[in-house]
Amino acid sequence: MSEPAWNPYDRNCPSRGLLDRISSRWTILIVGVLAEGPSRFSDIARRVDGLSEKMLTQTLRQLEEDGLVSRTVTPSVPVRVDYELTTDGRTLIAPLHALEDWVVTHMSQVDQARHSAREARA
Amino acid sequence: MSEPAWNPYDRNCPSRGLLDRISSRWTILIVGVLAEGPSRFSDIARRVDGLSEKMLTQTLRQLEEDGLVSRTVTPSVPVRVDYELTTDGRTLIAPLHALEDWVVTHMSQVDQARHSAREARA
DNA sequence: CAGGATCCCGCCTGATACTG
DNA sequence: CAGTATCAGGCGGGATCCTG
Repeated sequence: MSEPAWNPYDRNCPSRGLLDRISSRWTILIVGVLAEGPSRFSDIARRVDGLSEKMLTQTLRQLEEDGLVSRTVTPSVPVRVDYELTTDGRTLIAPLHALEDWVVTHMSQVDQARHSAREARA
Repeated sequence: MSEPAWNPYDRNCPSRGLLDRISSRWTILIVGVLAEGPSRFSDIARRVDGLSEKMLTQTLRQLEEDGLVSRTVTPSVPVRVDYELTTDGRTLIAPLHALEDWVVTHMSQVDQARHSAREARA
């Protein structure tokens, strides 16, 4: 019994959908926050600029469903909910951080390339 | 003169947009194809299942504008166009392949987690 | 072969309002 | 505090048809 040959280049392979999920804008940034430790709902919302409550909830639910994030409710008043990367979820930190890192180290280069492209078109 | 502090967690930072671009479904898969060498338009379309001509064109234009892909036209009949990763573009191979790799190595785990989640809801 | 032009629909987004 | 519900709006993206 070998593993199925997961192949995101095939549009019907489930791995295509998983690739979409983990490479989504909000997943990358939320995992980036959780990489530094467990966080509360509103903490994440505060640190990821422009993230609506709706998308935060939705993204967290997906990550939870996929076993990448755990959700802990502390029954106090008001309720406290903590989110934390699972063991599996932590394996996402490196590849996703690499993406963030690439962006910040290449932004200036890309910016220049864009200006050059505009000049060439003029 | 230090570099601007690019920060994708800020919704107004240009790096947010760049992160969106390079982490898009089609960018990841197209760069995955180009990582193996220069390819023609229709070769890429053939290898990335479900990729429409429209999105292929659009994604290639973005990559070109950002200086990550070069476009070479050979004026024959019919025309031949080759796309190739630039030196900058090649720095994308590692991080994006890491994403692909994560997906294929964790798909089975995630699949199980999804089944467990469904059971828990039942 | 390598696209450009159009149409159109679904999802993300962004407010707002409400609850335990 | 941590959500859920709903609704209007925009645009990303797919399908289709056409062209140098």
